[in-house]
Amino acid sequence: MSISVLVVDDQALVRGGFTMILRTHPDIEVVAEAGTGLEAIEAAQRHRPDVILMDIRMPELDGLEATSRIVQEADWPVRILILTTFDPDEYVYQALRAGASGFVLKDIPPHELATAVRTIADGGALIAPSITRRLISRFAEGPTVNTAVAERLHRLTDRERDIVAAVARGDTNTEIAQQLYIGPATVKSHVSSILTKLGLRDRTQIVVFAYESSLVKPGTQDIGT
Amino acid sequence: MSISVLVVDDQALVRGGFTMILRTHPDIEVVAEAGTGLEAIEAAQRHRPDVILMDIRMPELDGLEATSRIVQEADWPVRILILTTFDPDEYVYQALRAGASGFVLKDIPPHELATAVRTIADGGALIAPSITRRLISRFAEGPTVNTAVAERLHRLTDRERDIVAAVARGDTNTEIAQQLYIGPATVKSHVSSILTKLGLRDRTQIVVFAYESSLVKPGTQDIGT
DNA sequence: GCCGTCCTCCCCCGCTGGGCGGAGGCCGCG
DNA sequence: CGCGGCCTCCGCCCAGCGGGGGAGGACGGC
Repeated sequence: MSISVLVVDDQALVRGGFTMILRTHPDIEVVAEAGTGLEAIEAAQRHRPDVILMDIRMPELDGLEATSRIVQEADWPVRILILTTFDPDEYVYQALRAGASGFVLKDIPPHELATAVRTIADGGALIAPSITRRLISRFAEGPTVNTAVAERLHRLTDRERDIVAAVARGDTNTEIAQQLYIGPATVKSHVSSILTKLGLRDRTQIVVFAYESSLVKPGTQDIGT
Repeated sequence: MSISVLVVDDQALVRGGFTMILRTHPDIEVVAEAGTGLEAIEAAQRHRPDVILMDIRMPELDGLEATSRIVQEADWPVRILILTTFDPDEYVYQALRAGASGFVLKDIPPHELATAVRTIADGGALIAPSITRRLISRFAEGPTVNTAVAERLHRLTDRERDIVAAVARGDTNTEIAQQLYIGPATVKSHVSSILTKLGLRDRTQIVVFAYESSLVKPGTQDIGT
């Protein structure tokens, strides 16, 4: 069972080049080509390819939007590999959010293109090394960007950080008191010292601070069950 | 100029195996081995390797902590490749935050180990495909998971969303009133209807809701200048 | 021993915040 | 035109929050 591929690129020459390269691999079959985002959507619906090679910069409808629509409407397991000349990192996140499975630069050696297609078809994910580095640094450094803010967290005691976390869940002082098995008055005094140390005004600013300093991360909360 | 490598694993047999595999590649030189995190730190300082293959599960000091310390104290361009049997995704984020440049599973074919070492040494980043997928889904799905929460945002009117955004900045009702050129009483009634519609209790929960529903994203706020 | 820090708890008090009810003006829909 | 939704505002009431200030006990460093 060969891998069916749809090649999407507005430049016919580039498109043909990719097709030629892939044709040298017997396990890969290019079933269609498209020159715009709209054509891509149409061709995807008709041929239901396993993998779509998608350029970003295209007239009518760009590759990101086309990717998004195809993924949303597809009723078969399609996987999309973004191919681009540049690597402005904003594209990467948009592409991944749109539902792409991979993101590689056009400067990869020809034989790696086939490897990439196979990896994607197997359900894997693939990102060009230079881009992976940025993904990593977003993970490694990204959440720590607010060093100026996060740094002030260290001025707090352990207990105070507990309080901050609880406040950042939207709990009242009495609720926090019950959770921590201490008196409400104690929670109040902790909150007071937190406000003083962090230079904040009220508990809502503590919540903002908790999120901005990455003490609390979105997606880890239940709110308004 | 060959690539100097430090191999760290608590199991001598595994460690030896890695070393044997790498020795078959003339451009790679294993300069030292270590069986614990502490030994790894010491060996790293002494041999200053280009690349460190680091196991996670180790006695005394695990690979994550060792990675963190080595990266922080290193005064040469060391790059660390985490090797592990399992892939509990928490490890990935911890490892990347600790400063690792790559993360691969031990089940990769031998020749890919050498490739991985070269990629890392060249300044690239490498993550096992199965793990890359998780990285991607964190990016792709992470911010969109809370559809159930974000959906309730649509029950609010435009003006109410303005109020939510302002509350999520930590502003008081009177401040919001001034910003929007309306009376404080109006802000109060908006806040009330927001609380009712969203099933929340007070403004701190509105802040939490704003972040969890991605109405407000971390890193876009100034807090406690 | 003394001192500092942290955690715990107390009282008093001013004020914001939020519930409740009501009201008027505007606009779009049937 | 009447109805309903939205935005605007008002008054009353009071629980909860936060400021100020104080105090005791545990712990560890000097």
